[in-house]
Amino acid sequence: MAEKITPREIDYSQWYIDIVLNAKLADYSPVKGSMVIRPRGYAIWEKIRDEFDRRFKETGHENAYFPLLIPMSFLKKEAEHVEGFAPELAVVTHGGGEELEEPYCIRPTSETIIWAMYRNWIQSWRDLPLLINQWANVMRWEKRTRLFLRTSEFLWQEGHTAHETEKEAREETLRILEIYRDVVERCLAVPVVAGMKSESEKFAGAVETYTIEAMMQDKKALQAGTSHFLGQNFARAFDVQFQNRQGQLDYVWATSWGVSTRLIGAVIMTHSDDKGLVLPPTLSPEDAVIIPIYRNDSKAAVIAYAKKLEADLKTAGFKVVLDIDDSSSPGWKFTEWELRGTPVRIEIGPRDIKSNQIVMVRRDTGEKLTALSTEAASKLKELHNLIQSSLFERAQSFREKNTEPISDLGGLIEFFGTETAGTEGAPGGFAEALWCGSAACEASIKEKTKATIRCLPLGKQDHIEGTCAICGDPAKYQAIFARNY
RNA sequence: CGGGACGUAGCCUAGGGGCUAAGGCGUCUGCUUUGGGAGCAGAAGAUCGGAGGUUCAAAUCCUCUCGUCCCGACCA
Repeated sequence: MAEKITPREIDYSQWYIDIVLNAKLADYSPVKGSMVIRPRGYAIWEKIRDEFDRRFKETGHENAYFPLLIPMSFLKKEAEHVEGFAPELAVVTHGGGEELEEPYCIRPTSETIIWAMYRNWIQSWRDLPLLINQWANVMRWEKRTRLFLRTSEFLWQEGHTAHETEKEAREETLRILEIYRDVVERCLAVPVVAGMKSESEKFAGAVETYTIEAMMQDKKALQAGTSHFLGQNFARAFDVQFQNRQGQLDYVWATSWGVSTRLIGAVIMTHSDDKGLVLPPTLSPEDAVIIPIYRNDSKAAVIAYAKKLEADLKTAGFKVVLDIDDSSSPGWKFTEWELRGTPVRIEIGPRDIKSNQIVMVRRDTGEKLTALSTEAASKLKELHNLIQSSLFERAQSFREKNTEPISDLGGLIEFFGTETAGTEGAPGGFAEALWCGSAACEASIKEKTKATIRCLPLGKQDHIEGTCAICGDPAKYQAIFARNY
């Protein structure tokens, strides 16, 4: 039997692709650089989406929808913004069989069209804050694509808020970052480092960009979400002024923030193993799969017992699948559901009926346990909690094991080595080092090690003492360096 | 966008000018099986990624093109 999944040690990239394709999360499409998100992948996205949506609404945000097409002239109003996105734009030049007077671009992000509308909607401080989110697709013409991690078209949410004061806008930026951190860690079980981006890594048009960064199993960093403090840049570009409480005209303060289907890639690369996908119970389309094991003489009894269990668990609120397909063997089913990432497998055979029990198997550890069938629901709940926390803890301890404080250039070069792929034995990880703040040092270390500053972690920027690990000048920041996706 | 590798049935691979393109896996039908990818019998499934060219003859040689992966550059 041919192995479906390339082991991580042999080829990490191929392993990732094998999982996405074989677990039927997504497929390549006839359109270059674009993928099809298949039902199983989309179900995971829906769970992620619903959790964020709930949290946004709890904090006063409303959903809306803005057009896919953006007049090119809008994009040009914010100089840095257009400069940042120009190379990745898809442009529509024809419509209705005729060349358009002004071309449209397909939104790479919606700041410009949203602020063109905000101009009409905001007159007074009483109109603020304006807290709008949209769930949408965006397009950035990518030269090198990877399923979920980077495709030309992707799904995301983008929040766009307008505020009276700088302080409020800054608070909003960090409030959202905290929601991102909390949902990604608790729901996706992916530990992240929250921090600020350096000048060269920040969003085009932002004053400051904040990020949550996760470490994948190959020790590379993945940006899992960003929240931007836009200052008054877009308000000035689109002339969005309001009358403040003192009766004076002022430009409004802005934020924008987003997470995308890339998060699915983060989940896959954080938890999965060489047998296939591993999903945290919160994201799995099904809570458990029941696999009956029988001979002809025991078939009827086993099926009846399994159906009873299925009904009990459904009544208890679980989504369970009874895999009753007669044409494949139990062993086949075990492997297949492991590949798909279902968190718990329940095996039921003639022996279990006799003792009125069930066998439960954890996807993450492979650990088997037996339980009385009457306690199936409570045991399943317990296992889910255990798997959820154990996935997070395992990922967190992996990150900690591969994070090192480093004080000088030689140390950084040694830490990152020359290898770029692999998992266990390969060098790399997160290097915690002091940085003077200069772009020249960033460029220099990138050239030498391919590592970049992923973020300046929040809460670690006070009382910086020491020298920049790269140039030796007095340091201003504590930074995390890593290779990244 | 540069360098490399690869496109032959749903998947993996053989064939590198010459008869009807070969095999394994999967799929379908039937029987038999079922506690970690089961067995037997039968069947279906390929304009060899696409276009053009060379040739009596092209999956095979040449040119172009599309796509995927890897390594760079660029970027979420």
